[in-house]
Amino acid sequence: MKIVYMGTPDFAVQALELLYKSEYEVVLVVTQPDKGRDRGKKVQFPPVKEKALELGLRVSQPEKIKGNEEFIEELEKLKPDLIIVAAYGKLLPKSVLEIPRVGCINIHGSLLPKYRGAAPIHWAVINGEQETGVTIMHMEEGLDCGDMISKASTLIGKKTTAMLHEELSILGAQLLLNTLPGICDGTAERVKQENEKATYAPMVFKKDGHLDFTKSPKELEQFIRGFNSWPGAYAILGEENMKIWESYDLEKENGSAIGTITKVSAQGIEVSSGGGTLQITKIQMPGKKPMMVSDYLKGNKLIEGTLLK
RNA sequence: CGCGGGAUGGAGCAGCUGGAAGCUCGUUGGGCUCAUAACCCAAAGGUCAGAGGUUCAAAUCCUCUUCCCGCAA
Repeated sequence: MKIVYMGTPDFAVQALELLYKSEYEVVLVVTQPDKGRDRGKKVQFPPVKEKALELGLRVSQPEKIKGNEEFIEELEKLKPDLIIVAAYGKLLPKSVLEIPRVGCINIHGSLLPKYRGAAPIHWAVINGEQETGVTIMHMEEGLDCGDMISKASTLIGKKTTAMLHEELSILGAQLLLNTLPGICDGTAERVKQENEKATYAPMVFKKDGHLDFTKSPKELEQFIRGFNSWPGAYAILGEENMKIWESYDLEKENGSAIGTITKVSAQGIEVSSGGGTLQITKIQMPGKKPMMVSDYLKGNKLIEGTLLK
């Protein structure tokens, strides 16, 4: 089996590595172009490129695919049996989807048809879902709408997006390897997605992390967990951005104005929010590392009554 | 060479207009107490990131290096 692997971030690294160790032959790794300078220094390679180079695999980084005749020809010449896509970052045109003999399959970080799109894990956490998972599916034109082949799920509980990212990348890689034999010999089942149940999980950006304290403590806690570790939730304290890494819903009434710091202790910072009290326990100030509030207070002061915006 | 913050005892910080290294917390020992994460007393613990330079004297000024982080991408 000749396989072309397409993926970009950390989420896609695990599957590449497992594939490499398996009996399948990875003939080409396609990933996004290198990013701009990292804090003014060196260029950053996408994680998948790093891994591919380490494994000695051929890497291709087309700027765009649609209409890129040169790249599509290159793919056709390889005559891959299968293309596997994991968080590549761009939609593939029909001309590419039709190249491999067996087809194109995708590892997606949600239990489809829920959370189609770029940030399925983030939104599952933010929305307070009980569980999430990975789905292996056939690719069709359109966003994450192809027939499903297999799924694996996990409980969310109090896990952060970062934790689920790692967990699901491993789960997805294992599921892929378990599912591949059936895909190759055509015995794998195909289940149509119930389109009317589909939801969309758009990309999240740094500016989306600004906390809105009119929301309930429960929603805020989920939001903060969903934005951990990237892009990070934050509130504005004075003139500075205070990034918030961990919080709890105290399930306690709070009569103060929304956003007011009502109590400061080694346990955390209590903030009045929609219908209750949120306790912030781990924060990060600009230029500093993330730290527990108890550590922050050893050398800094926080006055009760201050307003977070 | 995108902009900027930072590196000081275990932790978080102050000191940085140069002249004997400090605060809060923690740790250890002791005391008080029915008791305590509370209080009181005492002690240990730092080559001030590294390398050069200026100076009678550098954590503090100048140069270079390494590492951490925020913003922008």
